[in-house]
Amino acid sequence: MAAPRRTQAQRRAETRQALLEATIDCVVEHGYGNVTTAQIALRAGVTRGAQNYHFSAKTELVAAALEHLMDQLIEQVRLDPPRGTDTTERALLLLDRLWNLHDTPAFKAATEIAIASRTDTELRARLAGLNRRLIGMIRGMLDETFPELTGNEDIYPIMLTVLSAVRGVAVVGLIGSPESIESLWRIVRGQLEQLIARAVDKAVGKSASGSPRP
Amino acid sequence: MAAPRRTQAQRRAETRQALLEATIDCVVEHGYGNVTTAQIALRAGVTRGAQNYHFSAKTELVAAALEHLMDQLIEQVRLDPPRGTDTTERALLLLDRLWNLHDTPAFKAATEIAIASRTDTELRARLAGLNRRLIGMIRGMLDETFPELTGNEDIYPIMLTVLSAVRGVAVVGLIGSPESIESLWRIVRGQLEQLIARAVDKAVGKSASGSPRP
DNA sequence: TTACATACTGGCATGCCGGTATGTAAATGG
DNA sequence: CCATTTACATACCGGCATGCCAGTATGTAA
Repeated sequence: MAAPRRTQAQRRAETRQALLEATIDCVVEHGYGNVTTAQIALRAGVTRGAQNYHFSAKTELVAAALEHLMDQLIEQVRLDPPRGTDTTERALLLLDRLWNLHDTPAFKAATEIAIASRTDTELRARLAGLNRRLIGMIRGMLDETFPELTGNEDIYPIMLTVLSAVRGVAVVGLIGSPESIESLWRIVRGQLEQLIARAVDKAVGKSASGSPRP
Repeated sequence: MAAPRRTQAQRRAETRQALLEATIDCVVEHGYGNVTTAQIALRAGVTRGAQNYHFSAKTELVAAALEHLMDQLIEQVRLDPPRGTDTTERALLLLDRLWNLHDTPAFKAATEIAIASRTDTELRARLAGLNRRLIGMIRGMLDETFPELTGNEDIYPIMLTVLSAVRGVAVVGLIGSPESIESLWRIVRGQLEQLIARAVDKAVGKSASGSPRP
């Protein structure tokens, strides 16, 4: 119970982080439209005064929270890239990882905020760069994961299509039951798997990987 | 300026419809989170009293509006099914129609409301049946449009995948610029086209339709 | 014409939300 | 040890969305 004698930088960092994470939690739980600054402060264990000291407006807080969240996700993904000798195998690993990323509370929060940004100019401005960063990150991960495909421009359309499909399923997942989403994803995944396998076969030449015809 | 001497049923129907359509418009324009009942009433040319008489709560109004909207869309789709002798041709026509449906203000509104329903139990309950109705409608349209494929269960996975991808693109379209979405759709569409063409070829036997090899 | 039901009006009142203003404690630096 | 800055607490204000209600008009039935 003794005062831990934190340094100023520590105090600052800790309360800010608590606020950012509480913001995400509240958005996930109550939805962006229903969330209030008071709820966030309460959940963060911080008074509204402190909250306002660090983030003078709600928009600022929410935007910062989303950026913080995305930083976490990117870091988390960077730390262990998909491994495997077979190109198709790595691609499917990546597919599952992509889905897992979308099947997360974080995605719920991100979607809510993104939707809200449609009619909130401030939010929109701050989020504009995020999407660019995101696809840049994915591209980077692709190039890194598939060095043998460098320079092959055919894989980006595939990537975008797969990403779109995953997002589509994930969006339904926001409001559907977990079971129905699970089954939907299994179906869609089957199709995407074929799509990817075909593309990989075509890209690397039909010998090195893929399904050998009996 | 003389009172048109409307019957009660007419009065009722007209104000209700005005309210429902105004609701959609307002949601599209301001976003679900920012829309107020006063705005809606104003836009509908109806007083808040009348509004409250017909729809005692905001939730009820919004849910009814979305149902009304979907009825319109379904009707609109039913009225002219895609025509063409070639199976693939009809499928691609259907694909484009599906996209056009998602590239519409109505879809913006529907998405906003659906997202909102995630954390609003009342809304959620009322919208639960809508998704079932929607995919049921699409299935019906498929069976109707492709009588030659009746009984072929392979096409539903394709349908769900295509639908997911379209939704994914459409969701990005909510916050992206029209140009970027247009280009994204062109890319994804190319992939889906291949997916569909392959599936159709496989389903009907490679002779009747599809790409004749020179 | 009378009696009733349905549709609509306008305004009030409560609650709550976001932002601000002012006061207090904790850390830093001399 | 004191002064200053940084970090946080408490109390408050203006505003506004929502739902409700008492009254009015318009259509309908007896």
